[in-house]
Amino acid sequence: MQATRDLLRTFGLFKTLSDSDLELLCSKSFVRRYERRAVILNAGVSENKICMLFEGRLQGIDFTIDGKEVGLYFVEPGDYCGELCVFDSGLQPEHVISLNSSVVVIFSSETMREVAERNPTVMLQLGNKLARRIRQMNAQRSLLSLPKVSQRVCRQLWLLIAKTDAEKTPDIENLPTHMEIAIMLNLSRETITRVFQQLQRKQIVSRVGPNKLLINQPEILRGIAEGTRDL
Amino acid sequence: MQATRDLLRTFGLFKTLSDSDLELLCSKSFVRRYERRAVILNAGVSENKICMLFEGRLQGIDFTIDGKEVGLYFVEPGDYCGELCVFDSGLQPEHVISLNSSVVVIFSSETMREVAERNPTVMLQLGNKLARRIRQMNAQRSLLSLPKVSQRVCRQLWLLIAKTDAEKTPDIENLPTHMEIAIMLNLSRETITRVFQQLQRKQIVSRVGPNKLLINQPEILRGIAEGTRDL
DNA sequence: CGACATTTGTGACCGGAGTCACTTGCTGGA
DNA sequence: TCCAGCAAGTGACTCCGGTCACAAATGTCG
Repeated sequence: MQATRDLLRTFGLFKTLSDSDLELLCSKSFVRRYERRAVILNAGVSENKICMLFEGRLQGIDFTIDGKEVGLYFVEPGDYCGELCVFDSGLQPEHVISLNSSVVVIFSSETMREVAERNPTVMLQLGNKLARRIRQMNAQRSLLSLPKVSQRVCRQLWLLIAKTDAEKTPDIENLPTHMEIAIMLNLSRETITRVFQQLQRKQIVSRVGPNKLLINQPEILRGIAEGTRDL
Repeated sequence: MQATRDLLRTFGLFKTLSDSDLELLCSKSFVRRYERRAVILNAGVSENKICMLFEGRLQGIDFTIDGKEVGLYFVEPGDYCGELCVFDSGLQPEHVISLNSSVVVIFSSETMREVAERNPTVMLQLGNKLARRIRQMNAQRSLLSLPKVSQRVCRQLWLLIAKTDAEKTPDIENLPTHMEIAIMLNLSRETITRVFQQLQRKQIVSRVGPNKLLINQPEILRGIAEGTRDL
């Protein structure tokens, strides 16, 4: 199934495109629904795909030499992955999987390159995406060096909070599982559970439904994340 | 002091440039010698500089919120840093310092952008550099998840070995200090020293002079790095 | 609605790496 | 050549997070 123009316009990357370019993208697109735990992109192969996420949440995953899962990043709706291969036509460096049922719009790297060559703003945005990704990886790297486990967990939660209306109680929709968070932070699943227990016991956060975390006291969560207060 | 054409031609990024572009780059370049521990680029400011390393070794460094040093990458001769700002004109994300006396050729981002706009191969190579950097950060991230300290250290050493003639005994020139390696791996300086002691005691590696490490048994070092053998 | 799978939660135990306080060795500058 | 500063080396101790083996809770599918 192909994407519609309205669907494509929800992506920031395509906002400035002409109708003819959008039409081309529609005609060469694939819309796919992936079940939870499905593999969107495989590491180590020439995937040559760019995947725009419409709905759900994805996770970029690598493996150590001894087969241990390493979480690299999450992909939020509106964002995309697979952009490295547009530039260097290289192998896909990491696996990308769906953390829950997700709707993804897929293009080949050739298609994206063709549109980018005609639209410098798209090329620039793709380059900026690589730059953003490096900045995000720097931030994640710094997070990994925090000595206190509770601080690391709270900071990761802080980074997962949706950017919404300032008056609304912040929350995290599509909360990843404890295991999915653990591999981001080089911690064990049990350690994440213990921090969550403390946060919930103190009513700093609370679970609402299966995948939603309400941040009752965002200023306290942020304080712990920044190391200015203890859990 | 400005760079000469011969100096600039030693950089792979400039190999394909016309004489006139090289001449322009020469005229807008600065060659600087930095003493050990000097700051080449400051984080958090709009540096708008690209720095090509001719001699020495640099390290990209970030800080956690609580002021702890985090090592991100090393820069080898022939390589460069500061390339993010060419794309997104953003703030420089990390500090770059010289680990020992280093000679650096500096250009403004504008100059580099101007030359890149005229030379698609330069623009492509800069984009590829971002892609390479992401791949390198993935590898470093994976390294951080290795459970065994000795494996992490050996793998870092393995990555630092110069790519040379296969017959020659491999070595590491410009070996970073124990502290400089420790901040790359989230380990304490004492822990690095202990692994080095074991490696030297078993004659797997040996120090030659102040900054050189000879890899006497590369197949054993690699085995430890890959987790197929113990230290 | 029940069975099964997955996720969360819990407690006990242990070991390895950090920390601290030093000592020793090396390098560079006066 | 000497001395100060920096880097490497060492030993003892502590504690925190991983591991393991479970139980409980939740979610999904037939």
